[in-house]
Amino acid sequence: MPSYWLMKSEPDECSISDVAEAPGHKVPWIGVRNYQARNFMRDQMRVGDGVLFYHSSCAEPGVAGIAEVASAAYDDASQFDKTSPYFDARSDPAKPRWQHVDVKHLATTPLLSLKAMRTRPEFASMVLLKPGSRLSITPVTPDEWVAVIAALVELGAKPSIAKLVKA
DNA sequence: GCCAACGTTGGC
DNA sequence: GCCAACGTTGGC
Repeated sequence: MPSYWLMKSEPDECSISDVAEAPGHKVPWIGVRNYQARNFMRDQMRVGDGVLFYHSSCAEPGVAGIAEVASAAYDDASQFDKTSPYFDARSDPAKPRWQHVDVKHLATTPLLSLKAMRTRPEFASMVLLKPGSRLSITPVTPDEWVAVIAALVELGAKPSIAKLVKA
């Protein structure tokens, strides 16, 4: 039984289209430097888990597509790359601090904006909408997943997106 | 670019 | 192990 997640990405860095166009429609989710988010990837994510792909820090933040977890967690090479913005001098190569999963594109959808989500009671429980919440990876309940898929279909996404992640 | 919320760091 | 200072996130 898969779990569901919401993962934030700045579209300037990596948009849903970037994932769609990447080799194998897959990207390594590098750069997470928050322990709670890392722990979700390392301890709880399973291949095939559903991912709401969320665009953050942009003109229109919101859910922009559907993806799935495509690998187990493995070491994030960027933590040891001095030229990377994600370099972490405190991470010991013998015991890497940061891991990440791969994320695979399943569908690009019309944007379900943060603004729209705030107006709908079915989304009120989402961690994303909690005041002060800024975690880049948050768990999504099956009910929330179904509600988001329904809202995306209402906006014009193909109804088949409902079947992309096996329940 | 502002700022509130929150996580991390490091001195004690 | 407390907690003040600092850095980051991310919507607005």
